[in-house]
Amino acid sequence: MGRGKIEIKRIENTSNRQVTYSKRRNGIMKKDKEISVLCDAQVSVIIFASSGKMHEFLPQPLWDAKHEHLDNEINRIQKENDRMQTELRHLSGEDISTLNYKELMTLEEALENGISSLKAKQMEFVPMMREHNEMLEDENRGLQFKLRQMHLDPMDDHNMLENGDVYAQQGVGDNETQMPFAFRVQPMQPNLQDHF
Amino acid sequence: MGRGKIEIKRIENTSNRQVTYSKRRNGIMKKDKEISVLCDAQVSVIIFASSGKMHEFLPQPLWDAKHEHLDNEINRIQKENDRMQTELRHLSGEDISTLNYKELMTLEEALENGISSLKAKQMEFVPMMREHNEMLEDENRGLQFKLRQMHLDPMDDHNMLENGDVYAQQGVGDNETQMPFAFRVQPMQPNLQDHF
DNA sequence: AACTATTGATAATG
DNA sequence: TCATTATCAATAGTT
Repeated sequence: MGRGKIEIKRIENTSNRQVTYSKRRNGIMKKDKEISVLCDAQVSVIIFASSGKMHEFLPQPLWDAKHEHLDNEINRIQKENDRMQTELRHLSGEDISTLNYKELMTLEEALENGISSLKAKQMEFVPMMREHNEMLEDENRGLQFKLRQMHLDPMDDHNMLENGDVYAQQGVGDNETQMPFAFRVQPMQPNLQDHF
Repeated sequence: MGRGKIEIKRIENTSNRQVTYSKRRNGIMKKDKEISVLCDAQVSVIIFASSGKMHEFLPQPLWDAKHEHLDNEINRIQKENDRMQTELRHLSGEDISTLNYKELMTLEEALENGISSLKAKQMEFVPMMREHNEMLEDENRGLQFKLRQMHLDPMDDHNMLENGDVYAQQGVGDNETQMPFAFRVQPMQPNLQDHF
């Protein structure tokens, strides 16, 4: 029944299959309603698409409490979902063209509150950062000390003679970078990044 | 689709109703089979005839699948729901104690983005505000002019003698206030508050 | 049930 | 995706 006859076998073209599914599903639903009216019958249909999506035609009398409850639940949650999605988009500055000035003011207030709460929270990290800084400074001092030792070490005389000038120059204001790999200290707080 | 069009309402003639029921039931069954083959779908039907007899029955596995589907749907939406609720609370500065520094940075970025988008949007209202301001200034000038007229009114001579100096001083450097009352502007956007 | 004139559904197309 | 339409399928009324 269409521009051409089709064989009843799986439609391989995905797009065609989906279109046909949608059309025929509507057709089935319509016929279900019709027979239920014409012949005073109760019809209940459930169709699962291959996508996993479900469609159904169920007359009221066949609805049991569970179905109704579940459907209501889904509707309720979905509405809340949509509302929050909108709110989130607004908070990230999307779709705010539809808002009037008053709503924009409310939005601004919310964002400012969020920012200030955030700043307050960030303040809690200041002591930790200071501690971290102090640790780094300690490490620097240790590294500088080892560097001095190296320059005084007879075993490294040759090396020192070759590169001594360079080290001397760079050392000014930047002496912590002149550390042989073997002497590098291990991080004192390996898990720092977890909190930081 | 037949020799004549029929209205979709209960067929009162019992014999006709039963015949039609039988024919259409077969038609529905055929279409159910076709869509399941063509579109790789699962279809389940229950039809109760008006006699109360159940001619088709819905396989239990599909009922279970339906329930499972609904449950999965609810879980999916609920999870999304919870995620957004958390995000919204974080954006409003609540419950951010559990966040680590990196997450706080991300949050801050989101809020800042929101703010800047918002500010850009608010800029669109600037022309309207300016217009509103100009309207108010015009109105003020009109009012001040009327006030002057009152002081020149013979009926108000006594009053004027008492307060004249004060008004004379205000006039200096404010000569734009000499607007006849008749020129006073009416509010140009009576519904301004709707957008404002 | 079978038949068939019609209406209805829909496959292909735009 | 949405509307149109040529074509095929379902079926209402008849035999």
